[in-house]
Amino acid sequence: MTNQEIAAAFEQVADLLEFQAANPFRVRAYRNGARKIIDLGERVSEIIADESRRLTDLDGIGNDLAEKIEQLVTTGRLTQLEELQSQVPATVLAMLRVPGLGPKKAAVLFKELGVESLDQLRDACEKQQVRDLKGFAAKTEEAILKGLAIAEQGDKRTKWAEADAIVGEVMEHLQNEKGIKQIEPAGSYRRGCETVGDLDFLVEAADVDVVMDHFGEFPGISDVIARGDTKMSVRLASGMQMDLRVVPKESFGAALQYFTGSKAHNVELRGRAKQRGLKINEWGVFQVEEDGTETYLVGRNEAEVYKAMDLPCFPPEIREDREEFQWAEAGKLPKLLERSDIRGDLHTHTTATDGKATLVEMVAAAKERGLEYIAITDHSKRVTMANGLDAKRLLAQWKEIDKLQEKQDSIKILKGIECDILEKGGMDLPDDVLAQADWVIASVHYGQNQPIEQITERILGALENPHVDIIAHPTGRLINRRAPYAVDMDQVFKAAVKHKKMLELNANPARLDLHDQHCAAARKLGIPIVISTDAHSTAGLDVMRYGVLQARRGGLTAKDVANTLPWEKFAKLLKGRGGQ
DNA sequence: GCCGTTTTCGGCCCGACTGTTTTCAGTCG
Repeated sequence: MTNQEIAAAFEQVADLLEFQAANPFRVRAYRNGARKIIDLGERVSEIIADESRRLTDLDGIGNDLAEKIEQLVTTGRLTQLEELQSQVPATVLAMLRVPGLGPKKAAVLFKELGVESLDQLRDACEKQQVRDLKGFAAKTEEAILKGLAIAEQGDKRTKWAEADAIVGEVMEHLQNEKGIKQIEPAGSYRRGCETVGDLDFLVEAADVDVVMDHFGEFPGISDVIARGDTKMSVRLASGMQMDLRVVPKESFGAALQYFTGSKAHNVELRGRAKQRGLKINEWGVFQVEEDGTETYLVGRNEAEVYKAMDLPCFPPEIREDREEFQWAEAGKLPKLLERSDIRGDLHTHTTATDGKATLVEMVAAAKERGLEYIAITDHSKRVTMANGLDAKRLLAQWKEIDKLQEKQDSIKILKGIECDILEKGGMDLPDDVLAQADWVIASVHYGQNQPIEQITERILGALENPHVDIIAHPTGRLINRRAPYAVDMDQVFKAAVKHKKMLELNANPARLDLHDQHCAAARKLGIPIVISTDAHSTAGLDVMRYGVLQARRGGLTAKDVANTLPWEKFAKLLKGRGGQ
């Protein structure tokens, strides 16, 4: 049983309890537990197996949850979940995806009308049975009918890079309104999450109505969901929701902090404030007197909000209530990686296989971007669709690289290969060829549906190969398109440590593989991460920024990322690891 | 369900907006 599976079970319990109108804090305890397990960085089964450790030592895991985790690990089942499922059909939870329908209203629909699915919900609305229920009326019924389409789309989250494009357009639009003094995008977009659910914009302006009118004129808006004194929500034709919040100057920082989140980070921060006799909300930080009177202290910018709590102004990417508060207390907040720290790109393709640009063009483009080194790593022959290289063509390419290198003095070109890990195990090119490479990437492209033992074994085999330097896109996932293949990452991490190998953070916005928590786990184990673009064109070299953002979310510093090293030091690192 | 230099019981972040109410519940972030 993996951590993900345990967390999923707890999330389901939380959903079902919520539906039954259980104590909201109890529901939160399950969601908290799920999150803590996901963030753990090691398998809970290892903690259980270790006599000297206890699950209850984990923050947010008490006796009850610990017992349930043990039941899941030992039996693969959770009695409590099975009981809940027998009381509430799983399909009713789909109703919670309808905007405006929460657990209370959904429960009424289930109990009073026997609605168990979205289809039955539509039916009940069309027959106008919903409007007669207590707490419902015609408007709610209409809103449900409208919201059904959104619910049927499922949980649609937009890749960060796509959200970034929309944010750019909205910012440009808003900047045309002269009454706006400050604008900041907030929410999960600002935290650099790999996918974004909706977009949040924070604005400082004197005249709220003017700003909201202008916001409403943004092309592509299909619906205004809500509009109040300070807050406006709209939906784009694509289905994506955008929220606008207008605040005065003295609240801008507090509102930015609040709107950036994450929710868990804010809950922790506000809980701490309360203990100190302070209150933090989107309007500012307030001193609360015994008689209940409140005095505004600060709120103009985020730094003074955090300073009021004796905390550093956390970079948005790590505001997840993972380790940031402990880091701050220990004075060990990491100085996160910056885009400008990156000196080399170690995964690129050319027209020799499926790239769009030639070797010469790729090297020129790398120089234009100020890179000190670039590895040319075309596919190996197994990747027939990409016209992968056999030994002969690869050696010919390396000769070409030698010739090109002679004409270069500002960039080092590494003779590399992205060598497939074959379905049956083993590398796609013979060792005597790999031995001649400057840089060998090992990748899984085929046999992604194999069972976890088999894929893990293949990757472990590659890590044992003395010529392999790194595993590319280690989980194979494509965001919103393909789940990661089944691989035991704990074993991969351990083998990487043992054989002194590196792991790739593939910066392609559709991959971002490793994900942030894997990066954090690798960091703790001291495994060097290499952020690579996997560029298949010259423009492909520009995706590095997405990889850097992901690395920051994992708490990585320049020291944790090998391609921040200048070329001489990187070369030494390679030699020190027994590579060529 | 978790947690504890105020507590082993009684707290648990906080506010905006809508639609249904006739003072507030539900939803959302």
